[in-house]
Amino acid sequence: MAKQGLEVKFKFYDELLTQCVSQRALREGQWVHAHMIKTHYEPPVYLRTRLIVLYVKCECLSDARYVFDEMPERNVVSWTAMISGYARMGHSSEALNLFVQMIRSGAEPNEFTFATVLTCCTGAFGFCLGWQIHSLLVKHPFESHVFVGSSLLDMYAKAGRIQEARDIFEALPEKDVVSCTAIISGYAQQGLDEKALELFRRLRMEGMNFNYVTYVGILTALSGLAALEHGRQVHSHVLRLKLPFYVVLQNSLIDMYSKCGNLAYSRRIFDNMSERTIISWNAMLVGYSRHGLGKEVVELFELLKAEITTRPNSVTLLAVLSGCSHGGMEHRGLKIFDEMLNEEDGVELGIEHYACVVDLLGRSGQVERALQFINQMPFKPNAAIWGSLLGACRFHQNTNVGKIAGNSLLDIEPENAGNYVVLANLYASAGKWEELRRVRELMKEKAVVKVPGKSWIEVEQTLHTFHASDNSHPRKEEIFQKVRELSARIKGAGYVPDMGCVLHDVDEEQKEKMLLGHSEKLALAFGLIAEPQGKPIRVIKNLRICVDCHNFAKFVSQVYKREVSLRDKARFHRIVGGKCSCGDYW
DNA sequence: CTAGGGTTAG
Repeated sequence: MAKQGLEVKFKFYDELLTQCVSQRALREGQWVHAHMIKTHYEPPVYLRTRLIVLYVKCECLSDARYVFDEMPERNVVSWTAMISGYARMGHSSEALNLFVQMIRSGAEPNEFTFATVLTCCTGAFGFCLGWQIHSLLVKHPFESHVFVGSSLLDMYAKAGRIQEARDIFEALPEKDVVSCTAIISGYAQQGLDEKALELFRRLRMEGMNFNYVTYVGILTALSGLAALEHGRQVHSHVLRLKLPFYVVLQNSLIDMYSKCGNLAYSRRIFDNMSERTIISWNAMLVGYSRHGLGKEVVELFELLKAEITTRPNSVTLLAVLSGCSHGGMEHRGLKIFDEMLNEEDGVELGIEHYACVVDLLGRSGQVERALQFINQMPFKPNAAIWGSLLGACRFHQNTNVGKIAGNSLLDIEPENAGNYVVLANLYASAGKWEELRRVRELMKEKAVVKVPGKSWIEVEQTLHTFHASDNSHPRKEEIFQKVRELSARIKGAGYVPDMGCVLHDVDEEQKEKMLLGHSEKLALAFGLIAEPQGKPIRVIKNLRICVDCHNFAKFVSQVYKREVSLRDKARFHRIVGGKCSCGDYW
């Protein structure tokens, strides 16, 4: 009789808690919980599990953990709910810890557990564990489960093992939006933008229905490619879908237009947003910064500071400082840094922010002060810091400090060929031939060309890619012919090839030939052939633009009266009438 | 009862 009464009571609690869970009613749930404690009966496992689920969904992790720890025995659901609680709050190591405990306790994880725990396996350590979890998985029939499979392939993709991710994807017996999005975004996040685009098109042809997360992924790929025409097409497609308002998607669109060179579109989207996150602001600020629009950066930053609901974060400050630097507003940037340094609850300053200050000081010609600043800052200088100082020394022709910066840089990154080029440029322009010879030898000895330079241009929604001295393009003869024609004509206007940009030991004639083969020039020449009169030429390069190619483009813009927009790894160079928006400092 | 994919910076 008493036992039956208890069961009825528990059934009643169960119904109450189920309602609380579905309505995320934390207060009511807590009340039920308190009532249960007061009755002094031992609640069964399923009731305790419900409580954990409720607390996890309401993000009360400590309450959930309390109930979990008090359980006399645990079922898979309580383990999984608890792990998922840590996972969704971003506490990956706690989630992984709990999973290990679960295995040790002899509990059998199910497909829910695996799908959850694999999302925590990022980073080097996480991947180590994830790899072991994968081998554990093979014993269960879960590997080809869509949820587990997409979580698993995402883990491999984020670890940079994209081929393994692809294999898991292909092996899935059923593919859905999420697994497709995971692999497409995986390619995009690894910078394999063309692969992402190719797969996206194939899956779409096969009839897959994508959602807004997939579009975010594909926009990332299009941003990387700076494929403006493609991007506009995806945008109009997204509009036709009449999706509800998703901030993340809008943020992606802002970034895509800015990386494709169309800031006006970015701003229009930004202005029309009904709600913005800090990422929306950052994307817009970075856009202005990338285009060298210092004034716009500072104006927008002032608007942001007037907002009460959105606080700047470390990325914001990075965008603002580098915006001041790219926009030639050194004093303003230094002032903002000092303000942040003194602000009580300001953003936390990292070494990247200090690198921006080195850049600001260097640009304004205060190379010695920059060196002093480096020696006093609370971080051990890294390659970015020395690289920035070296760049400043090259621009301001300071060989003394340049030597210090260059040698420190070569100590840290002896394999990076680009570093030798900048140092050699400095020595060459200062006439230090002995030092120049030494740098060349060092480079031959130690440098490894990790990322080959390439440039591309989008013409009528097709991307044309060029490597140095590339002769794979079907219209290569025409292109080489055009480059020679350009060179001859701009020489008449004063262009002198910058042989300092060639570090190979070859004769002068050979050097000039190598310079003319640079991928930027090939893409530029092709643009002039293939694009209609008057249309700006938009060239994209995967690395920093070379000094000679920059100069070459300036002369072409002047002699041919053509706007040239060049996006390199760091920023845009908008070149009109022989002048570049970067002010020749980059 | 418990589950997977997403945006800025470097």
